[in-house]
Amino acid sequence: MSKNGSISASVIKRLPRYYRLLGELKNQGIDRISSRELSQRMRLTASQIRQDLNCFGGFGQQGFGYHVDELRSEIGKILGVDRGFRTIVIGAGNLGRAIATHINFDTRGCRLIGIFDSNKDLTGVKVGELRVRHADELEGFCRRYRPTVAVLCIPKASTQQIADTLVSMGVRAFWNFSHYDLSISYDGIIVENVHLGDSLLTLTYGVNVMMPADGTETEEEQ
Amino acid sequence: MSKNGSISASVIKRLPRYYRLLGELKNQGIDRISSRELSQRMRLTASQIRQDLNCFGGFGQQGFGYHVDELRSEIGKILGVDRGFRTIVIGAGNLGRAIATHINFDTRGCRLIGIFDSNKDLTGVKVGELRVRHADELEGFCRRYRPTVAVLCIPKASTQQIADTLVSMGVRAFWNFSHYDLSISYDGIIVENVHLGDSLLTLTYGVNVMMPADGTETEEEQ
DNA sequence: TAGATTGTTAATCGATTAACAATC
DNA sequence: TAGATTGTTAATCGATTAACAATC
Repeated sequence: MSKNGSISASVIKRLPRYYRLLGELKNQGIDRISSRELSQRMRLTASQIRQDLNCFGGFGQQGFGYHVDELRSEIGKILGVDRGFRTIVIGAGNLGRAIATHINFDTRGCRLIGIFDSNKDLTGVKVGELRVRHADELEGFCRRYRPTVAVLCIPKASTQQIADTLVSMGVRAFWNFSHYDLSISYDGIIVENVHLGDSLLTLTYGVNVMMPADGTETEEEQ
Repeated sequence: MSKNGSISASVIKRLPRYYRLLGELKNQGIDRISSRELSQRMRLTASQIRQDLNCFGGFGQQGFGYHVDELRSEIGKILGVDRGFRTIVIGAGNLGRAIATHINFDTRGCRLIGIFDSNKDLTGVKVGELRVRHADELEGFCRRYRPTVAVLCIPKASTQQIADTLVSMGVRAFWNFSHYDLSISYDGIIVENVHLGDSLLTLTYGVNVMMPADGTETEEEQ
């Protein structure tokens, strides 16, 4: 059923949004939806939705549309929401702790099993269900528990070196929050860069265009 | 010099990366670079880089390349890195506090002037240089200080309502971390959605494809 | 001047949209 | 059966890449 092989990145990036919306529809007790209704809620074209879904197989029914729950679970299967990949967080600073506690890993195919920091003051501090381990324990831990996914919340200077170590310990995927473009380095390894600083600058660009700074600085004085 | 008007989103999303790399080159004392060298460092084509830059004007010099510092500062101007837009954070939970302290707003065109939460236990708690204010103060604060940008670190249920209020108080741009697609609602208002959950699912998809869950569950047992 | 590299136009590639026959 | 809506092919649109004349 799956004409897989390689689906374009544009399609894949839309899957989580479909999955999210279908979850909401399910909660609202809606159990049937057409590509046209879906397209209106998502601000996409019905054509695009049908194209996207047909990359993976025919989930719909002519003359009827899609079963919300069935479609949701199919997309969930494609994404791997039930895989429970063993996941560790590297860096227990503000961001690392926030990600570890704020993100629901369990519903997104990952299971958090450890959080590490090189700062001894943080060792033993509780973060959600876990306690921070010292970075010295990292290699032993990996040998024992074989994490698949690592979340990098560390300064850019150490990112490459830590990533190299983790790859050699069997980590296959990085969710990278450091200001460093990891994608450049490996293939066969999955990298998802989250550049929050770049995201903010994109916003700033938009505001800058909308409110040009022409001489009269009434808007930006304190 | 600027053939502005409307630059495509694909180009704009690359600008922060150019800016970031040029900053690194500058720190390394490199003051001249060709589109070809740049393309190698960024894993883009030289053609694309020249196309991108020429959306905004001819920053280069034939036979020579680009002056690193000059190009960096031109891109900085385009992005608005010096605008210092007054910015508030809504929600002082794990994520709000981490964003407020972890992101360098000043170098990205924004100036953090307030952080708010509806939980009274958090009122007065120090977050970086600021103290958390109670949500009740929000309207008075906006009337007085007229923030331009709001960072939303609140649950999705309240996002739409808070955003509506803020728009009516003059906020023109949202950096939205809640699990809610704000883009749908206004025009003339800039929205940058950061869906961390979607980002993680994209990663999970990649791992799921690379390590299929075929019967023999050796990889995912505990 | 000769060599290098840009700015820019033209060609290619991929993604989105439109159209419609298949079918529930 | 008639109506609705999919799956899929074809047309369009936009973004990326290649090529090269302009020029420092």
